[in-house]
Amino acid sequence: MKATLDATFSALADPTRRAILARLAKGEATVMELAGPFEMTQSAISQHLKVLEDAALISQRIDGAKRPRRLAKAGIEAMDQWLAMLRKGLEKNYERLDRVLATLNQQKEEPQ
Amino acid sequence: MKATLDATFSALADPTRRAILARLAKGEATVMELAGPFEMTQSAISQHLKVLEDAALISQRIDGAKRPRRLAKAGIEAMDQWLAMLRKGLEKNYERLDRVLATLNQQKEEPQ
DNA sequence: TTGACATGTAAGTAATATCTTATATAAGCT
DNA sequence: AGCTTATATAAGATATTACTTACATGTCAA
Repeated sequence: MKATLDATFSALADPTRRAILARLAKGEATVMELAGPFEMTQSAISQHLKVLEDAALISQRIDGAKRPRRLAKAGIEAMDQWLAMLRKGLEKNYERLDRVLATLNQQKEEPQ
Repeated sequence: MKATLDATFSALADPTRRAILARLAKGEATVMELAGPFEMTQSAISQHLKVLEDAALISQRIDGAKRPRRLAKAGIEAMDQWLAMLRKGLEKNYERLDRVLATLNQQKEEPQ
C-alpha cells in the first residue's frame, strides 16, 4: 500500500510501462487493450500493471471479468512534490551563475 | 551523450542518488563531500555520479584535482515534459469523472 | 620528487528485474 | 454444464544493478 518514490521512479524507468501510462492518459483500458500494441505476453503486461499499481500510478475498477485501469493521482503527485525541490535547486544555482556572469561582464567592461 | 528517459527515471529510482541530488539542490559539491553522509565507499558514489551524469541530471566542472558536481537542466526538463502529458491525462480523466458524478447526482435528485 | 589527496575504473558477487511458459481462477456465453 | 474470454500468479532463465576490493591516474604541497 505505501508507494515509495523508489517504486514510482523505477516504475517509470521502463519504456513499456511509460507506453502503458501514455495510453491510459487517453482514458481507461483493460489489460488486453493495453497488451495489444506490444509483442510480449499478457502475463508480462499484467506484471507491469502490478508494478504500476504498487507505485500508485494506476488503479483498477472491476467490470465483470474485466479490470479496467486508469491513471492514479497519488504517484504522480508524490513525484511532482519531490521534483519541485530539484527545480528550486536548479533555479537557485542559475541565479548564482547569473550573478557570476554579471560580475565577469562588469570586469570586461572595465578592462585592466 | 543522449540521455534517455529510461536513464533519467531509473537514475531517480535509487535513494542514494536522490539524496545526492537533494544535496546538490543546495549548491555544488565534490565527490568526497557527497560521499560524506553515506556508509558506502567513494567508489560506489563515483559510480552513482556517473549514472546521474549519463541521465543528464548533473554536470561537473574541473577545479584542480576536484570535480565539483552541480544539477543539470536537461534531465529534469526532459522528465517534466513527459510528466506534463501524464498530468494532462489525469485532469482529463477527472473531468470525465466529475461529469459522471454530476449525472449520478442528478439521478438521485430525480428518483424513480 | 615524494607522499597524500581526489577521483575514476576494472573485476567480481549478490540481489533484483524482466521476461517466458504453464497453470489457476472467475465471468460470460450457448 | 462446458467452452471461451479476461486476468493473475508461480517457477525458472537471463540480464542488469549496486555494491565491494584493488588499482590507476592526476593534482597539490612540502
